[in-house]
Amino acid sequence: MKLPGHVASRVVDTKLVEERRGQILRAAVKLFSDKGYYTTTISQIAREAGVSTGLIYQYFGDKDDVLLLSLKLVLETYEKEIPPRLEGVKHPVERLCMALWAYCTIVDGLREATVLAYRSTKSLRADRRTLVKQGELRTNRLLQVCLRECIAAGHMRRVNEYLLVYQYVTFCHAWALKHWALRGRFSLGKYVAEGIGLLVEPFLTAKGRAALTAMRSRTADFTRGASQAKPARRARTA
Amino acid sequence: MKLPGHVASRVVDTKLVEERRGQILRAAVKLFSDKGYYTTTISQIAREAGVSTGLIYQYFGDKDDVLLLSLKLVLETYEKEIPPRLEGVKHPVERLCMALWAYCTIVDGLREATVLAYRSTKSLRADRRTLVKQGELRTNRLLQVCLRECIAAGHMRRVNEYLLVYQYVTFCHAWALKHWALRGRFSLGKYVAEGIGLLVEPFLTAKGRAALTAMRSRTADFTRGASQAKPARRARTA
Amino acid sequence: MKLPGHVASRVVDTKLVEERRGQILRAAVKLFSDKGYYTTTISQIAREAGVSTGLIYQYFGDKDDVLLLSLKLVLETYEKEIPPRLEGVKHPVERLCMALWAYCTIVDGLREATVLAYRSTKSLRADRRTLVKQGELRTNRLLQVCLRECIAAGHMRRVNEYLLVYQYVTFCHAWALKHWALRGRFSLGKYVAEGIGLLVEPFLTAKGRAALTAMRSRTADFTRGASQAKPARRARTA
Amino acid sequence: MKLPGHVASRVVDTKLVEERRGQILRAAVKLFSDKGYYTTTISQIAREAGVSTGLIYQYFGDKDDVLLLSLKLVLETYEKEIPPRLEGVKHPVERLCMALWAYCTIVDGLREATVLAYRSTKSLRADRRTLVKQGELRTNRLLQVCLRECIAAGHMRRVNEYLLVYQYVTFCHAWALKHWALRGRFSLGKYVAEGIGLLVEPFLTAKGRAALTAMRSRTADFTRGASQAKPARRARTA
DNA sequence: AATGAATGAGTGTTCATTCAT
DNA sequence: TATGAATGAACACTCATTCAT
Repeated sequence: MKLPGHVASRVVDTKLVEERRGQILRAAVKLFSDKGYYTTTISQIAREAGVSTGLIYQYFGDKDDVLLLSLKLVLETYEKEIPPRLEGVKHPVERLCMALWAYCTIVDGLREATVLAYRSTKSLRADRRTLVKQGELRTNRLLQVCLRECIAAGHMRRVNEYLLVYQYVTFCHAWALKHWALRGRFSLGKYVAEGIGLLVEPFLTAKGRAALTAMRSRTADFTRGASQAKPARRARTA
Repeated sequence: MKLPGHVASRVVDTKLVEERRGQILRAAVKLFSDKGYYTTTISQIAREAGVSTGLIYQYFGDKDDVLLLSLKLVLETYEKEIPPRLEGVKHPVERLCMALWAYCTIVDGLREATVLAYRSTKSLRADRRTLVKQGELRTNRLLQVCLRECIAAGHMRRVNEYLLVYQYVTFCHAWALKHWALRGRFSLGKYVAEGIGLLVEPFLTAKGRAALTAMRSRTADFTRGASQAKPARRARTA
Repeated sequence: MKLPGHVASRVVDTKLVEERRGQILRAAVKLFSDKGYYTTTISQIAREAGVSTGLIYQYFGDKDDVLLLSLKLVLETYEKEIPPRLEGVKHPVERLCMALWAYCTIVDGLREATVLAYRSTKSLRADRRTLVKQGELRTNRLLQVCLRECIAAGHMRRVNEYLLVYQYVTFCHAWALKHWALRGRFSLGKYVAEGIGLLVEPFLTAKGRAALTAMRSRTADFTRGASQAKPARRARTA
Repeated sequence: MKLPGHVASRVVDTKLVEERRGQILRAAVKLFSDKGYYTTTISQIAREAGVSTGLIYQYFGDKDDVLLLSLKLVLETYEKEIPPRLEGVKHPVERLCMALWAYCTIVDGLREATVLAYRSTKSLRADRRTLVKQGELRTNRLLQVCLRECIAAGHMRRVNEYLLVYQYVTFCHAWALKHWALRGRFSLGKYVAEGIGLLVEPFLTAKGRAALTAMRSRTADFTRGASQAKPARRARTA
């Protein structure tokens, strides 16, 4: 039974498959991000990746496969890069804020690729869109856990968790999607700081608010909205 | 001087141009929404509109023109349908809530078309993207005015107006963009009611909160989140 | 029976047919000459002639008809404009030289149209090409008669009449066909004068030579090749 | 720097490019000659050449490129085939006559293609027409050299060299352009013989005339105009 | 008689995909 | 395994021609 997410390769050597696919997908993500799925040709991807067109068909069934794995690559980047950024952060409120900051940072590095996910998911064959959506849900869950812990620990009052998480998600994505409008008004740090002011702070209990204040007086720029420093562009997609 | 937004027609009769373009654009919006810009062919649009392929080129310079005017049509729907829905509503808080409700309602009727705007704006020639963005900004301003009046009248505390407006916008758009995830959890009314709880209520002053409470006890379902009724699908695009 | 050269008109009023066809053909000759038959569209001709596209089909069966009559118009110009230029010229040698001069003058005024005849005769339906060729032959005959009279009167020795006439014809046409190469070297007068030196003079008898000398000492610039004066461009095609 | 005459190929293997282009151009010359540039479709060329339409675009940028190289191919045939025919011919008068004969022979083999050059040069983009004209000039120069040697060696009196060369050229081309009129009257040999009588003999000095007489009594049919034999049709275009 | 909107067959061109080497 | 030449279906766009008004 062929699973919708499975992409067959004519090549058997697993190590090689891994490597070649990575090489091709990095090229694909770059080009798809710049010019979109339909205006990027297989031979452009081949040229960018430094391989022949034929080779791409040894590692992917068709162009749709390349898109699917490209989108997966992007989503996995989200999923994999947030947790390490939370390591060592203990306080639930701090963890939530850090998660937002991490997510936005990653989006900032993958701005074009994030836009790509919005543009091109629908270009996938229907059964595969689900896979991409599931990837998004997994990332959402990272935020949801942070939020839930805040509530559980009494730092935040009861809210519509699910919807607030979606506000967080769209807030982070908006940095890419509406970058043309936001760039002029906010640095990334300022954007996140103000976002926390609107989407976290109002729901904190006295206890939670104290934690936020402490955090602000202590550390990261993004919580105070003072930062003008831009984090390094272009987190690698793999 | 050829403006980037100008689309020339070979036909001069203004009345006819209006009519034919409408006919063709309705077909185009439908197909672009369903299948995307690149997978929709001119001859499909022609068939859907009940005209010949040649005729499309009497009213549009090329396929890009059809997309531009399709997107403009969608954006103008937003811009034109919100204000009438606010008529007669006096209280600033009520106006803000009504604006959100109206915007979401319209998005709901144009769900696919809203997704289209996200997917396909980048498919436009660069100079024309700006036009679409300007259209979006004009709609944003409708919300901004409502928000500002709440603050000015002391119903809401001072907030980062610009960013909060963007939260409102992404909240409304999310109903279309994330419909696959939200549909199972919320009716549209419930969605808006909960959204007001997260994005309006926390910023209200005591005075403002009183107004919201009054409104809730009095009128529209959406403020209480009780509604399961779905509004009629497919608001006409023109 | 439909003759190959017959072009039907939906309009009966003979006077009007004459006028409208003239109007349209003048536009057609101009555009065909400039841009060639295939790259000129019916609607361009209509615009140039100041009529609607539909009207053209009231006076011509199809585009091929327009070309046929355009070419006929050009050929008839040759045929009709040479004889008046010979009026009053008595001496056979003088008549021959004058015919060459006249022909070249006309070609000069219809340079583009002459090229058109070479380019586009083959674009006509096969049976109609003959008509154009016959038109050319009739013009040739004008030269042939002049040449024959020179010989008959003992001004020229016996030559291959038919071939020499063709040299005359290609000489005149070359002024249009090779204008890009000749223009830099010769004025039209000089061109004709030198041409007479190569294609007439060598075949003259002593008697004929005397006539030529007399003519040169007496009159037209073109016989001496001194003229730099260009005759007025663009003899009207009708 | 992109030269106007340069035609890019997507394929790199020089040998293959040579071969495929030849294959395609032979088909193109044939079809263009028969039916003209605009009425020949790329897919007809592909079919005639036994390849797919797509392949043509691997070796030519667009249809205009195919025409350019077709015309170049024809002109190069002139340029390359005349010199070998003069090899071993010593006497200037004999060389001149042989050059005319050779040129006419080649034209006879490429009759349709010669007409093509007249019809279609103007269909090229303006900057490329020049290339074709330069090719023609190079061929003219071959004749010019022969003529000049006759004069230099005292076999011919001083004449307007440039113009006489053009008479030679149009004489040769006329065999193709006016074949419909000449065919009935002349064999190719007779045509050339008579042409020599009109365009060479009159300008010869006594010395030159002697050489011509000697040549006539000795060798090739074309000098005496007796030949009815037609040379083999269709000299290969490459 | 005159208009010009409407038609749709036909063209040049692109590009995902295959396959011989 | 890797190449890149070859394929051909598909598409945007044009324009001669028709016809209702």
